[in-house]
Amino acid sequence: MAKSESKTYDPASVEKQIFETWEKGGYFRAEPDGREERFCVVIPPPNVTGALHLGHALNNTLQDILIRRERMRGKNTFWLVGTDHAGIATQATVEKTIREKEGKSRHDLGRDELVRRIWEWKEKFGGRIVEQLRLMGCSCDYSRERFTLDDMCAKAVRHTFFKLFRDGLIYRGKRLVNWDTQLQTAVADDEVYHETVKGHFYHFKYPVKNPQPGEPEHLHIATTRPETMLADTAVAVHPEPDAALDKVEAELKEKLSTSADKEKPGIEAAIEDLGERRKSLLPTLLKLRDMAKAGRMMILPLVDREIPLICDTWAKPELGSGCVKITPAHDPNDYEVGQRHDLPMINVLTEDGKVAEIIELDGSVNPNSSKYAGLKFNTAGRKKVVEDLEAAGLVERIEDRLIDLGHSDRSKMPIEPFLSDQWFVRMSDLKREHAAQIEGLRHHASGLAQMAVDAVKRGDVRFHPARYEKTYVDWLSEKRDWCISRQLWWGHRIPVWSRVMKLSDLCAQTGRGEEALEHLFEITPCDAVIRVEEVGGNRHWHDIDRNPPSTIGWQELRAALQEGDCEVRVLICPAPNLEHKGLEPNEAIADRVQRYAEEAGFIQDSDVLDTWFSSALWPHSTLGWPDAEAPIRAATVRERSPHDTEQTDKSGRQPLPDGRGSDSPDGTDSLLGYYYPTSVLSTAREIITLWVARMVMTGLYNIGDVPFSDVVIHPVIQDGQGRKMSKTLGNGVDPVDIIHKYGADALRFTLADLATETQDIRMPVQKEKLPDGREINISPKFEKGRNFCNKLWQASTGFVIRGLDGYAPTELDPQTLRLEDRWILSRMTTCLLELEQALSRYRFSESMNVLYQFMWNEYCDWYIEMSKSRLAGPERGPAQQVLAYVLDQLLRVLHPFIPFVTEAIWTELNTAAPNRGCANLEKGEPALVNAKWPSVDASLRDDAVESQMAELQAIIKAVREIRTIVNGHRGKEKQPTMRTLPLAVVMGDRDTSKLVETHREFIQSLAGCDLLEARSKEAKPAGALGRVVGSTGVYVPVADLIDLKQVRQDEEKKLEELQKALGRTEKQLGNEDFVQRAAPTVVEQARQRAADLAGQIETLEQHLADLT
RNA sequence: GGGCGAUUAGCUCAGUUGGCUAGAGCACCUCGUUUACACCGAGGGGGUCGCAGGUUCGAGUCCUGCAUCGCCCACCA
Repeated sequence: MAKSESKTYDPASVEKQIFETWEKGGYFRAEPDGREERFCVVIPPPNVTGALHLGHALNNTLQDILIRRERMRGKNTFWLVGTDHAGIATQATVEKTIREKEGKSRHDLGRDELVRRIWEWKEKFGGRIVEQLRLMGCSCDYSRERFTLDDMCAKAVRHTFFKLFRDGLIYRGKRLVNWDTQLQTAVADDEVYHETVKGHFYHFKYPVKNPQPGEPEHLHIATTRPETMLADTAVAVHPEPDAALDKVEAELKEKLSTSADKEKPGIEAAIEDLGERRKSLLPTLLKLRDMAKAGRMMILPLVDREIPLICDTWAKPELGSGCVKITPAHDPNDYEVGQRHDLPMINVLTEDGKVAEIIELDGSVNPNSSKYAGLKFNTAGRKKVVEDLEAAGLVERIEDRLIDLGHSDRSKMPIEPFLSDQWFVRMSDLKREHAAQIEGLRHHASGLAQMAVDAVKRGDVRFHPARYEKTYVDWLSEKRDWCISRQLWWGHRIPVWSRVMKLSDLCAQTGRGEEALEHLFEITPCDAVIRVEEVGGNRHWHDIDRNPPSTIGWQELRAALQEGDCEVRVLICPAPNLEHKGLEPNEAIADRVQRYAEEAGFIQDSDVLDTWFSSALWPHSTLGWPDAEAPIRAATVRERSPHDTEQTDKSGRQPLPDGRGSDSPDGTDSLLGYYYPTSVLSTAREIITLWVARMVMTGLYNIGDVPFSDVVIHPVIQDGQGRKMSKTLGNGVDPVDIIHKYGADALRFTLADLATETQDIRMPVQKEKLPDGREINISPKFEKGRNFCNKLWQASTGFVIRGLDGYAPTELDPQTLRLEDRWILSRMTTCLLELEQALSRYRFSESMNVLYQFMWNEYCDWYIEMSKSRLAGPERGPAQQVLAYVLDQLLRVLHPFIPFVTEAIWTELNTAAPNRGCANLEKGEPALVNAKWPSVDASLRDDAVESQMAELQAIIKAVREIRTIVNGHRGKEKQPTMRTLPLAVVMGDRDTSKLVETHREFIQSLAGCDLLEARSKEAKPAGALGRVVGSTGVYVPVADLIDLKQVRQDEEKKLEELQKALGRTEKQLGNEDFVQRAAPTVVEQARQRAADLAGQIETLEQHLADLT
């Protein structure tokens, strides 16, 4: 084997071909087969517009490690892969391309055309990220790829929406949302980030209408958004300002007593300020309170609207002037106030972010409206309002102020709170009788959020690390309703049709009137859910709350009509895919309802659902719900129309109303029945709330069981400065670049190695220029992975496999093997045990450490080195066999982490040594991907062997250390350095002498000495450097090799350190409390340590004596 | 404002129920191309574990406070 043959491991030359072999072999294909043991992971679907980034690479590495290991452990494994349609991001990407290339907006194209273009784009580019998963070696079942907008997911979305709507858990409301004026859509709270910007704090005066003697002529209010004053409909003061001040003061004093010193001055100042307010402000506030109670009005400047002065606790007497303007349509808190006081809501903002024409309550256009309408809301509009107020002498002062302003994640524009029609999922607790009617609320949960909280608290879902449970529980416990509508075109369109009509007309439709409407109302509640809402009012009529359900609350509607006619909106949500027997064949009821609705002038809601709505269903929608049998049948639609209850299918069971197949009695041959609930969900902590919580919720609601038992939260990778990796900063590392430079295994190794339980990990980033001129970001971190793979490759192919000539394995009794054989088998066993421990707790980094240490520092550094001389001699057979066996086991356990290189080596090992083992020989499986995971044979562990080997290693290390000292000094003296020392003397007890005699050759070659003497109880050699390990001394006579005086300083320094250490230990042992209270083993360790140190000191003192 | 995390060698990080003469990889220094590997081998230097108290026989580890950095959530007339 000439040197020129050896070359480094070249990942590029093997990875592609190996991946093809795996796919051709169908190893990743999942199929329910009745095996009890199964393991399923659903991938967090990456954004279909996206490319793989390092976070994906990390997350998918971890998932693949789990999946590959379980596959090798003989479980039926399924890693479900797919992508997310990512509403806003995808639509924005395609819109941008079209705008740039064709100069057209989405409005120019129209809804259908834009959606078609996005699909086109998705087909063309959407596969990229899945291709990149293949490059990484991810063992997903690519034949079952899903997409959150595919037919399967759409079906699940329709079913879920219908159920929630039917159960009264989805409602449509006028609510304040975060409005993105650029994208003209509502964005979720989670999609809003806050940024501090420079702004102003404006103090205005509002005139009191007809002030009485002794009453103030003006009220003082302050705002950071002056333009919203156009929409004010009240001014509030606190109902009990004196009591409120008392309460605040009491709280401050309480805080003062417990707070830290540095906070005290601030609190004291606040208390003082309260006292000041009590004097200067309180009388006015009390007066205002009385005025409010008397129903006094204010005149809103500029628009001359009469608005009431009201009492509400939202007005804080300790803040500002104690009065607050109320703008229900443009501020979330004011909205609440408006609800409490039944205040009118006046909207002055257009969808595209301009001041709207101001429509007063009586429906008339405000005569002053034209001055402002059309101005940009928060810029020109604001300026004009302030100017006009100034002209009217109503501006008291304007302060500079930093304002923390919400911005849209997507457009980076400031968010405007905007009153609009939105759809919500009710997360809060329901009235008991309502909750009891809803079968989807399991375990007697009071509401959706509570149900998901309970599941985690019961331990049905466990977080790793456990601390993240708190994030989940805290967030869900707020039970904030979930806004699920988005003003986009790309996504699942809300399956509700509606029409506005007079209540009187609606009531008149029963039994006559428009034909289509008549048809519509013949539909039973099972076929569609019909809901009637008063336009502009708070009344609504919902069939779910009515009994019997089929009446759609007609009685109530008629009763309401008696009080006076009004405009109502009728909403229809057709039941999805109901194929009723007895109706026209081949026409799903959903389509029929839809047709009737459209004929009757009903229009489908134009919004689409929040992307997270379909993501929330991911673990069960992708497995086939609702078509497949769910493990818990009760979870399915429970209400049925009267005319199909008597029908039963062949199995004698009643058919399910959605006509799902019922071939398998227990449903376990469907993907859903077999794989749900899945096993582990691995994700980043930022979506614990957005995604994990909602999956648990919908899983329980739809299926009746949690979607997974364990949630693994991995750290976030930052750059070297602790910043997030991002496109704008240009500090992102592209995993594909890393694969090209270092190989997929190196990428995976390094990422797994970094995956500790911390919350962030940093990765220093470097620029590198490629030959083609492209500049990429790399990180030296990946060298560790590359080096490891290369080391494994070199050791395996370059040494072990090449050394297997004439391999002829026999059944070996481990007890009869040589020390080093038994040692490596013992160490291997320990390694396997530690690996199991680490992996069972999702400690990926620890797993890597265990494997790294064993492969490199034990197998390569010691076992392989010790086998070299044996391979040339009569000991060849057992050495080959143990080498091959340990490599076999090592490849198996390394495979989930670094699948390519291990598979490549495996093939070669199979050729050179088809049968492997120790006591039992087994044929190596053809493919490692599917090979058996090693089982631990605890009998191979041998403490006595390990301690003997440890002594041997210590002796060798001692000689090496001395050799380095000698060569160091010879180097300085320009004398030739020595590969081997002439003589080493080991002085120990009889066992040590025997050990040394037995392994003389090893010691000589590994330590590097020509002669080795084992002596006992004889005089220490003179003129020698020595090291003491345990009770054994190792001496090398060096007087002829170097001038001993040269080493004096080093040895003195060493002596000093040892003496210090001994001092500490002796002090500890001198402490009676320690000896009595500490664990006996700890005391024994200390004694041992003291003895060791004393021995070492004695030896060093002897050197120093030699020098004089 | 509430919650969570981090602070250990020049850099990036381990350090399980307190027992440590505090570890690893990279970088650094010395020596070495003996036939698996220079993406290597042997050896070495480098740390009062952010700061201050406390509990304990014993603290990197537990408690309290402080400082700095970061993340999440809420709110700000």
